[in-house]
Amino acid sequence: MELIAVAVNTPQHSGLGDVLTYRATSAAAPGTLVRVPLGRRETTGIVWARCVAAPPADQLRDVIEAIGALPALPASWLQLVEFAAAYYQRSIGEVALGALPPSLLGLDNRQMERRVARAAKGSARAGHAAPGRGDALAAVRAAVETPAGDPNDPGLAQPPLPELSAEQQAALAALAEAHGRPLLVHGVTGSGKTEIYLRAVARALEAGRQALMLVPEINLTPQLEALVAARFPLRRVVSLHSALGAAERARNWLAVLTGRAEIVLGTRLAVFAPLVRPGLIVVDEEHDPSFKQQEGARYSARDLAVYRGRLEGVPVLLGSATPSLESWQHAQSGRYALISLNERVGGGPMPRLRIVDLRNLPRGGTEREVLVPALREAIAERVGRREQSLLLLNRRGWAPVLHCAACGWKSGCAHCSAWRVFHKSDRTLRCHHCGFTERVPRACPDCGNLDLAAIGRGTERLEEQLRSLLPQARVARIDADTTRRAGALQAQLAEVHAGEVDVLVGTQMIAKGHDFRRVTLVAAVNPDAMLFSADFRSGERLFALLMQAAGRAGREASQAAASEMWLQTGYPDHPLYRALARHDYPGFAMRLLDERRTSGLPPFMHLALLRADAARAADAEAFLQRSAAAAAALSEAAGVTVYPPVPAAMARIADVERMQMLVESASRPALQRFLAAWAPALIEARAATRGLERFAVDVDPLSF
DNA sequence: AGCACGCCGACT
DNA sequence: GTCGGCGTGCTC
Repeated sequence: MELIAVAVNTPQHSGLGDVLTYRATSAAAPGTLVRVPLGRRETTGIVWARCVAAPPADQLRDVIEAIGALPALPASWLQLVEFAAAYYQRSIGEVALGALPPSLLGLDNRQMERRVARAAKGSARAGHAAPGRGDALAAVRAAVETPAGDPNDPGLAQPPLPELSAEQQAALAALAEAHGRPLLVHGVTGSGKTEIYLRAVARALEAGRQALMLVPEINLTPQLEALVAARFPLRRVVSLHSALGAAERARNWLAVLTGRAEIVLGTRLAVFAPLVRPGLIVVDEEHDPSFKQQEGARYSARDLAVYRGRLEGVPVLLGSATPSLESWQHAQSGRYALISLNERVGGGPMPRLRIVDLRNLPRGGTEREVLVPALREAIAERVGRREQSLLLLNRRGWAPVLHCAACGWKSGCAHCSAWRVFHKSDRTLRCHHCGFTERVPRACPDCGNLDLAAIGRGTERLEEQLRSLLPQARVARIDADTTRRAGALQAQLAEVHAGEVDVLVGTQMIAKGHDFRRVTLVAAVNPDAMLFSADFRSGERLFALLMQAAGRAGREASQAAASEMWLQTGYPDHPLYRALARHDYPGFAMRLLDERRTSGLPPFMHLALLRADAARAADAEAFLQRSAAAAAALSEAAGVTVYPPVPAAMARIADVERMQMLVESASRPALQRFLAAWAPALIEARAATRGLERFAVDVDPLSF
């Protein structure tokens, strides 16, 4: 009889130790899946590579069976999971089992055998190509199969590669010489970051290794997949993200673990891809907040990617036009290598920034005109020239709130501390936080006044106003409402690419990554809304969004010179806009870093949030108070500050009151030691607090 | 978190 | 008389 440690999916606060001990007839290698009894049920666990304090022998139960049909997960994968669990204060089992495709978790060994065999056969049938790659791949394969030159030339297995600029060559040299340091590639849209990624991927593949590429959003994977498939027509590319069907996700994951997949593309969950021969990790748009998981184990896929790179001894490439201040600071301090790409490949300049001072304009009626006359003219000119314009407004719906001038009623949500948004298309008031939807009332529900005013403007209204301002233009809108159906976004983007749209209105969804070739004007209609947000990262975010939006214009070098980015603002001299006009990210970042240093914020201070949810705010607060009292008694609390409980930025969502408590330390290890020592007290505080629905520790929160 | 057991209201 | 509401407690 052997004793083995098994990670099972129990939450941290269950009071169970992370890894449980079972008896087995024979030892199983760490990383092997096993079926084990747990209470009255049977569950899947993972054999863990360490001894734990075992309970008395009479409490131990036997492993039901080892899932030998699945190759054991690599030792470095176990280490990554163990680090993530410890760092983000979750149980090992939750992180480990949560990183596996759900459809593989219920299987016994026999069923797993069939799944593994089917996945292997499936990939053999598909040959080198992954299914569903689309036309780009077909075109390249056709080109490869009917080469124009010498068919025996092995070079024809690859399409011709673009020439590298001097800056790109320098970046690749820097990557080769990074010696274990992550390489931050800072470059504006069109500066050729992607080409650097592809060259680095090629190197990893030539060395017989797998490459992992992370992107912030599912929306961006098809585009990248087509690009990668076109570049590497003979390599097997798979994607991993939550929008895949259960079967495809499991098949792709198995392809990674069995080593058949050579290039793995995915969203944040792909940072846990079970690579068996890792050779490179790329994090594109590394500043993007989507890399931080916002529920369950609240991990940062970008930070884990950096950790994983060091763990596996594999180069890590972080890319962005507007790096996170965390990464930028690491680059300044020399912890990361840095390469800046200052030229757009093909030589086109970045679009010229035109800042429109709204203060000098007369107000039109009760509200300002939606677009200043000069901007309207500029768009009209482009419509005439068959060029496209892109209007960014980061707010969907028709109006963010309705207001009764007679009694002061506003369209609040009954379940959240938020306004309900007026959507004209279906005449509803919708809460964007809990989904609570009602038909828009004809009259004020409180006083019966028939004249309800719409305050502010969303994309729906902007679209409508544009149609009347520019009757000759074909106007389209892309936001979460128009792209709800599967494939709707791709279909709408295709219309834009086909030139069937003159003016595109949209939320930040349209600012990200899409390669619009005919856009020569981008306008931010109301960027000031984000300028004075309470969130300490709002400046950084706004700069990134505007920079990204600017990058949509003039991607065709021939049009670049005529391309413009317009900003309508009441604060034309704001340093953020001034820096943007100079395309000066480094200057802007230096300024923000100074502010962060003096105000004691990341990356100079390390934060964690203890969040608590309850039906009544008092219960959530009581839990936090108990936790604070326990923290005060800990010797590990030296060098750590615990602030009093406060309501969350969104204090109530779906009838749940949300409170939180900030913990900070100038030392990351000190914060980590404190959190680890604090964890048992949180479980006790939870047991002592009736009415508490849940709590969570959020390490390195994006906002508070 | 599951998944039990355990005691009180409206129905096959 | 049971079906089932979710409160409390346990899982190597």
